[in-house]
Amino acid sequence: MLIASNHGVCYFAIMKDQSNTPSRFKRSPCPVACTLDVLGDKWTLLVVRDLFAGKKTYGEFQHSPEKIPTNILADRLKRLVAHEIVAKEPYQARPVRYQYVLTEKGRELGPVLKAMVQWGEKHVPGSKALMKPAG
Amino acid sequence: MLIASNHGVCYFAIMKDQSNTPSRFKRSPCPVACTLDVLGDKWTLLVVRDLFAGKKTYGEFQHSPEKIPTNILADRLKRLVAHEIVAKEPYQARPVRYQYVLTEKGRELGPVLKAMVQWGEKHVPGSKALMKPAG
DNA sequence: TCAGTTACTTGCTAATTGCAAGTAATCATG
DNA sequence: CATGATTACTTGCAATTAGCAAGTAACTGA
Repeated sequence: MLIASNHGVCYFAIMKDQSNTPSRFKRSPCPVACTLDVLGDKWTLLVVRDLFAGKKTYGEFQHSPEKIPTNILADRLKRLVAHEIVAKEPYQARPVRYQYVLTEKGRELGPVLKAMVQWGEKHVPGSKALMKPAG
Repeated sequence: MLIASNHGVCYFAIMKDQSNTPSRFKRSPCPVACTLDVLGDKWTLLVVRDLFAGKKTYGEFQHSPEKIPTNILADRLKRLVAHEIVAKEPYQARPVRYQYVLTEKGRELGPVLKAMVQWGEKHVPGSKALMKPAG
């Protein structure tokens, strides 16, 4: 697996913005750094995992086994929506209830999650993907 | 990309330790959570990226474009060594100089990095993998 | 001898995390 | 109509972590 030769790794990186969009702050143009700027923390990808697993509501995320603190969950959902990885849409009126769904951009995080699942299962003792009841 | 059906996503997770090794603390047995416990932060995977790019010494990591603070670099190298993702070995005596190299476990993070490169290049404007001069 | 390099450590402040509790809107029951 | 439950959050605060600047130790080369 040669990251450098297949896709390049920023080596001589320059901080000037190469896009014409009003870009957010970036540490460097390296795609690994850029991706980590969005989801480089302990919780964000767990929310994305839950979305892949079919969870949709705030309460469902909250009750995942890792017990994410509610303020962090609210913050991460806000950030995921801001990054257009997740869309927030009402699924009923009175009372208004929202569900969170992955956008196409979000669904394309699948390979990242998949690679982490494979690495975790192979290298972290006691790590085991449990199937959903139906699976 | 169906994470749930291909590899499972912990859904009904139980916190008891399923391994017989003296396991480190885990938030859950989910492989995504376990992987994030090891490298779920802004800096760890950047060091791994540098190792994939051929960097070996403390100074080389330090001079990467993202300018990692030195105390965090020291901490992350220590953690990567503790997790046996990286090995620290002397490459010269007098003065003793150390180099850091990926173990097999570390090299198997390639697919995670590769997935992030692909996602970053596609979805983060201004994100661009720059080739090494020789590449 | 004296600046320079490598590989860190230390001190301190700022930002983020995580726990607990509180809030607001609405619904379901008696 | 009052009471309790549910959903989806927000707020306050202590503890942890990040990040900047500076310092240290062991050499090297001039």
